[in-house]
Amino acid sequence: MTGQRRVIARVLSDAEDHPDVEELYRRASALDHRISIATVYRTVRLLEEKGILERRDFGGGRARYEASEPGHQHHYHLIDVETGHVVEFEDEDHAALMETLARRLGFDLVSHRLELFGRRLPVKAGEPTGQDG
Amino acid sequence: MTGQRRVIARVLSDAEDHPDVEELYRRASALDHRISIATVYRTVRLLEEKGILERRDFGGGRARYEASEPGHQHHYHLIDVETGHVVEFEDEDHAALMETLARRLGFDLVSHRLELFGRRLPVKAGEPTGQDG
DNA sequence: GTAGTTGCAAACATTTTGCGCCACA
DNA sequence: TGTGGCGCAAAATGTTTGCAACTAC
Repeated sequence: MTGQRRVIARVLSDAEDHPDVEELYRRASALDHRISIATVYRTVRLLEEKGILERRDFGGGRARYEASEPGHQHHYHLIDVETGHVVEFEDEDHAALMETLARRLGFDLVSHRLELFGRRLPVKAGEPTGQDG
Repeated sequence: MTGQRRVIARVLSDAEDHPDVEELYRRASALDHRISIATVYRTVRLLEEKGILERRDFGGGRARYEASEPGHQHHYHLIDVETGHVVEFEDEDHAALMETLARRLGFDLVSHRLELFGRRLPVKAGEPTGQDG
């Protein structure tokens, strides 16, 4: 484990959002300017292969990353079509539903993805929002 | 409307699968070899903007296309992780469920996408499969 | 005749890779 | 001191675009 990887791993574990590679590169560079974008690409690939990191595709042509959750915990994403902000949400039953669905089609479910695209509704004062970028 | 567009539109409306641009180019070229890949790209973009065609992203880095369905008809996709084949399926209740979910999060649902990735289970003789490429 | 479309090749954006050098164990 | 990781720049991949020639109407 080299200095660069340590920095990138740090940036990733600190991230509470879903940065793309360029953003990771920006954040890592701020901590250690000797890091190259090739190393960021290599590191995220490595971490993805090890299951530490998950690659997401929310459209826009670039991959975005977030730390894997332990166990089989599942969460989904709602993307605000106006701002690009991402809201995470859970749905305990959904994964089981999808497994049933796949089986009915003659498949063993390996993974699935569900993304909602929406427009924010007016919020009553005091309600939580929980958005990120 | 030029000859090239006619050919590409023909290929698209004949397609029962989810071809990518290269595959569309291959099929169109077979009908008229004077067609360039740039024209295929330009035509699919045009048709997508007009709502005639829908762009899909099943992973693998290339966009895939299918004809839009009239109305608000919805269908989903299950991708065979071993072959890349795509199975379409419907779920009448799912869209309504997603709308409720979005609303609970404070959003008005604009669109959503659901994709399953699975591995084919052994099939009993005589069962239908309904796959495509 | 002219506005819109095409083919070509170059440009672009993102990601991967070859290579020689350097850092860490 | 050797193995693996690094930076750099070039390559690969998928897509878009500038431009001059051409085509449909």
